[in-house]
Amino acid sequence: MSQGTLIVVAGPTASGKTAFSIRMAKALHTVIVSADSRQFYKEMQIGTAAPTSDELLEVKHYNIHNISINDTYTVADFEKETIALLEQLFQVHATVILTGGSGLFIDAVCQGIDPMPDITTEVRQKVGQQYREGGLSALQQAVQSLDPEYYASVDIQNPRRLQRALEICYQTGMTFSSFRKRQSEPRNFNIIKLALLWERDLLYDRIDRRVDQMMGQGLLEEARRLYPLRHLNALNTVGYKELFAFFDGQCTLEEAVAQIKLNTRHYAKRQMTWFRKDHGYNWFQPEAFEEALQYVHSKI
RNA sequence: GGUACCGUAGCUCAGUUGGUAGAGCAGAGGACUGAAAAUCCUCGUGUCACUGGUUCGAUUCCCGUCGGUACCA
Repeated sequence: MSQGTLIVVAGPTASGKTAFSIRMAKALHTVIVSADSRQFYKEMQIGTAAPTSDELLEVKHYNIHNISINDTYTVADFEKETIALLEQLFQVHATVILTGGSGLFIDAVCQGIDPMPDITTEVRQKVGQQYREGGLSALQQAVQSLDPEYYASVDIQNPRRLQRALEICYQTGMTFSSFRKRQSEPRNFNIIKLALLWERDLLYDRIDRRVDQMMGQGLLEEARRLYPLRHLNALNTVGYKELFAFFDGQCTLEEAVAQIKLNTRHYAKRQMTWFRKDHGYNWFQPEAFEEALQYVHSKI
């Protein structure tokens, strides 16, 4: 079994992960695996700031534009496929780069995710209906009686968390807690974690500029093409949902663009919260590439 | 020039029948194992435009000043 090294390049949106990773991949003569929860959708290109076709030619990328927004694709699928992929890549590369802004997806690759049964559409719909009819309190009561252990620790204001727990309860007749082992899956590769560090104001400026760039590249047209599919989960995404609101007449185009910038900043903030709490990350200024490379070499 | 209304948190505004004030947004911090670019939680002291008056006490009432808006000339 190969004992390769996975180099994680994380950071908030618009922090320059793509360029940084390409440089790193070239220096190490290897490839890039994306850990981004939107860039794998082939229908969404401009709004997800996926690598450009030129960039894709520079370095071989995986997990980019390989899924359709019509597919249901979860973190668990992502973890399974990416681990299998890494297995292959480490046959030929001593190091592989994992780049992305989705903390949950990165963690799934690095630590694994507890195996859980699939949820049928019937169960999913049942839970959805329960929420629609009974509201948050109905979910809270159900979780409290079906899985008191989870109820005691979960954020009971968060309908998503409660719904997920109920889905598992209904699907299996067992508690959600009983599946949540939260044990790290041993991986047969080493992991080095890097994150890109920006001063908040500068990052926000970059976000604003990048949104303008996206509009210049035809984000409006891309969104208009996808508008008929707007109810798909994959399209509940910054850069698209705001333009859908404009198409619906809920705001002006100018307001929609401003909202994209704002929501992107909020997203970046949440990403930083996620990465900050993981003390395994080593933070580097984007211009400190050589320093980062040196650090990587010292760890391999 | 006259009249009316407005001037309160970074922004939009609410409010105090006189006892020094609070929402939304922004911003900050946080949570988060199959919808995660999703979803959710926490955090609000500011010369209540300025000056003087009435009052035990004024951001609140009154006079004036300045700024804004509207209408009339």
